[in-house]
Amino acid sequence: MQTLSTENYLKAIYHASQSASGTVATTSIANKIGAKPSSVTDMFKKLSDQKLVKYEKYQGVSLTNEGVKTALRIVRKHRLWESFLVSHLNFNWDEVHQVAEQLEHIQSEKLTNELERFLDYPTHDPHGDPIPNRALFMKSYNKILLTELPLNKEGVCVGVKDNSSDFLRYLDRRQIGIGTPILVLHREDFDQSLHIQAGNSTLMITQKTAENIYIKP
Amino acid sequence: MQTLSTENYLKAIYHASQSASGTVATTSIANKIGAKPSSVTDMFKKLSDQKLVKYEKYQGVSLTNEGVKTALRIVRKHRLWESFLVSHLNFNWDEVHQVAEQLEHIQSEKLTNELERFLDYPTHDPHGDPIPNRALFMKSYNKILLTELPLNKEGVCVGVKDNSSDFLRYLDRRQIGIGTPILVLHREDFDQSLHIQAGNSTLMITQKTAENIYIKP
DNA sequence: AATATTTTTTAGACCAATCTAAATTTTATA
DNA sequence: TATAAAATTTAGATTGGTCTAAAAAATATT
Repeated sequence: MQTLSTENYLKAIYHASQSASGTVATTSIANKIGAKPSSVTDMFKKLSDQKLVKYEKYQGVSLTNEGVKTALRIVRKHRLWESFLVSHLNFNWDEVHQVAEQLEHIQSEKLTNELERFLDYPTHDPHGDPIPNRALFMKSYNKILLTELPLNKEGVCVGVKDNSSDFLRYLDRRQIGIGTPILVLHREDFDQSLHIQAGNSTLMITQKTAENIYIKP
Repeated sequence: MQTLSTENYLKAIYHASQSASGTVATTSIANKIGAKPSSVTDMFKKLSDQKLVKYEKYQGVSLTNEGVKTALRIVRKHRLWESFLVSHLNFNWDEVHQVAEQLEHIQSEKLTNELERFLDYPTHDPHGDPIPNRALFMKSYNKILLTELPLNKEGVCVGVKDNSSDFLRYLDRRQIGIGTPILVLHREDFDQSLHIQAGNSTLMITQKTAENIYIKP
């Protein structure tokens, strides 16, 4: 049985090891969690005692199989709740995170599985991230960054890399969301900005924006 | 901002002061919470510092106005979640309590209010207890105990006093639930047991059962 | 009313999770 | 490769919530 705190650490380690490969550094977790590195070291030891991470002094951590499972159970709940909030409780995709951070810790298998059934077994959350099923298996789209989409080849927005409210609201204002068809009309060599067609409207976006949007070609 | 623990104490004090009038004793809270009296005393002091209870050494506590409000906000969430679990997630009325105990601590006004809207502003939870509205106002039925229902006067089951799984499952087996019409056919002088008609079936129940069922005459 | 019992509080300790400050190890750089 | 800088760990303290054991107050009983 995990505590709130250990669950948060496991999730943070899981996400960190998704982006960077190899072991996860103390400071990177400290930043994510908002704690001092010394506290993180303490927690690494605890998780290591529980065999949820592999930890060697000064060498960072990596999740064990059991640690991955525990993390995925939390991710599963987080993404199911996010889906529920958007589909039934009028939340916008930029508002769900903070509440889902709380709901993901509720312990009840029946609750999780019934929620999944109620939502009709969704495979992706409102940000396009895949939802682990009951067996903790998930498959993500074969997706690329918008920066990598060739000129004049149609793609569909299937997710975002940056989940911050600021970015999501920015996309809302430009009417870009999950499912929006996108076509790159022109790529500016000078600053890598793009002229794109998103849905029915034509607009310009910066490189920074483009490298935070996932596309299924 | 309350902690999980202070919220549980406030709720326990609220419920205790509903049944007994006057102040609430240290031991009664200790029993409800499952903590030692000395811990309860400590917590009474903390809550008193926060002006959520009125506390005088050896005299027990009572909630302040602010304390009542805080408790009602938790009760509101608890009962809304119980309603949701039963109406949409296939939970039985004897299964909801443990999960609602966790969900009641989620902090998000928007979540609570949207859940209420989604459920179409229910006034009572699956056990017949009234749900405080957004303004924390609730009205309970004008209800009596089944022991007080006169012979051959029809009433409707509108709630239960004992919310334990054991009791609720017992009622399920006898097909008694919220809304079941009830008629007392005979009251046994010897042991106060009752012959009743519940819905379509006739059955015998003990005094102890009868004094845990609320009836609207 | 005096004494016994029960309830409540105090004092001191513990645990999980955190912190700061200092020490140590690793990594980068001159 | 020696040294400086950065990252990490250790040691010791703090906080919230809990505990046990002992003391104090309230209540019940003779």
